[in-house]
Order: sequence, then structure tokens, then C-alpha cells
Amino acid sequence: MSTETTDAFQALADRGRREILMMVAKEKRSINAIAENFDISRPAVSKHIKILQNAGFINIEEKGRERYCVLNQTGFSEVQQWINTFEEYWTAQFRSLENYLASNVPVSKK
Amino acid sequence: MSTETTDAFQALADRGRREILMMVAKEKRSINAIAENFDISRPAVSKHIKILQNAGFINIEEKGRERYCVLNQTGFSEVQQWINTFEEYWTAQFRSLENYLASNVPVSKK
DNA sequence: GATTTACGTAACCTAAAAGTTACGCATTAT
DNA sequence: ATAATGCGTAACTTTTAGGTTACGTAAATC
Repeated sequence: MSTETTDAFQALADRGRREILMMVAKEKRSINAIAENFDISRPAVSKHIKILQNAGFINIEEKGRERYCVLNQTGFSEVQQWINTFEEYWTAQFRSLENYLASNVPVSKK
Repeated sequence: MSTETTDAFQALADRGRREILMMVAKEKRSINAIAENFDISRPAVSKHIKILQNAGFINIEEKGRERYCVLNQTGFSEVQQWINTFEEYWTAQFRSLENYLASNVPVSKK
């Protein structure tokens, strides 16, 4: 795990990390609280957290010796933006389907 | 590259694969046509295509000995759905910000 | 019908991701 | 002051991802 990853998609590639995000979405959690819900060791979780943080999916709220994870919209937006890039393609597809239907499929008349 | 990958996020983890999707979004392309635009070998591209296909991002249109790649919305929708899962979280965040502002921040009066 | 083209696939190698244990270091509790 | 807790990190091992070359095969070209 090269924890310096900054790529949002790379960060989401791991199932465990996606589960972590879903857990944190339900409620703010400390590193240990997260680790308790996984089979992997705490240090492993710790690394995942760092990756998610660097990719902009979570923020850390330090409270004494505990570190709470909360969602950060940055990473999600990045992915959303990329998905939106293809919006144009789908609407074009849709329009050409419309054209096809308009010119080729007989409309039932009353 | 275990080409049996069916995971959408896993498929998007690779930069090259994301580029392939963007290329294909511009226009339908054969495997070789795609490979020409990359530094990697054709067999490598071939594997990437298979991964993208299995993950539901592209469909193959066979035309004689050529195989054309076209986008498939399935994979994109899967990712979109996952992103939408967190929608609830952000709106809750927004509402609590609203509440905070309403109760704590003095409104400038005229 | 021989050759070239457009692929897929198997076998293999390398590098990076993901995991572990074993520490160390603050912070909190006793 | 001492012990216990909540982490991060370094060093190491295993697994997987991504790449290659070397084939084979079916369709197009000559």
C-alpha cells in the first residue's frame, strides 16, 4: 500500500476502502472503531484511511489521542465530474435513437 | 491483469483504461486503433478492453476480423449509483449547516 | 492458395498493492 | 508516576496488477 496515492479512482478500487466510506457515512468513527469492524489489522486500516484522506474522501478530526474520520466531498465530486464528462455521449446516443425511431418506426395511428 | 475482473471501480482504477473510455466516447474504435494511441503493446490493450467489457463499460461490435469498442452505460450507472448512495449524507450535512447558521449567526438587519 | 491483417491467449516477469508483526510515542486513566 | 490506550510507521512478506514475447487462428487481400 503506497499511502501517497492521490488518485480518487485508485482509492475507490479497494472494496474495504469503499466499505470504510459507507461506515463513516453512517457516523463519525475513530480509527480503532473502524478497525473493529474488519478482519484486517489496525495498521492496515490505518493505511487505508491515509489513502482515502490523500484522495480527498475523508477528513480527520483529531480529538486527544483519537482521530475521527468524517466524509469529505472533494473526492466524491472528482469522481462525479468524471462521470459527467460522458453525459454528452449518452444524450447524443439518446437523440440518435430518437431520430431513428422518428424516421423508421411507424407510429400507430388512431 | 486478471481479466475476469467484474468490479466497476477496479476497472476505473487504471489511468490507461480511463483514457480508453474517453477515446471511445469520441468515436467508435477498433482494438488496434486504440493500441496505436498508447505506448503499451496491443496484447496489453486487449486485456484492458476485456476488463472494461466485463465491468460493463464497453460493448464490442464485431465486424469481420475487427472488433469495435463502443461505450456501455451499465458500468457508468453502477458508479453513479454508488456515488448517489452518499447523497443523503451531503444533504444532511447541508441541513445541519443551515440549522447552525440559523441559530448562531446574527442576520444583518436593515 | 499464399500472405497479410486483426485479433485472442498462454506463459512469464516485474512492480506495486495489501497485508503482517514489531516497534515507538503521545494522551488518558489509575 | 505508572499503566493502558490509540494511534503512526518501519521492515518485511505475499498477492495481484500490468506489462511483455511468442504463439495460434480466422478473416481479408493478393
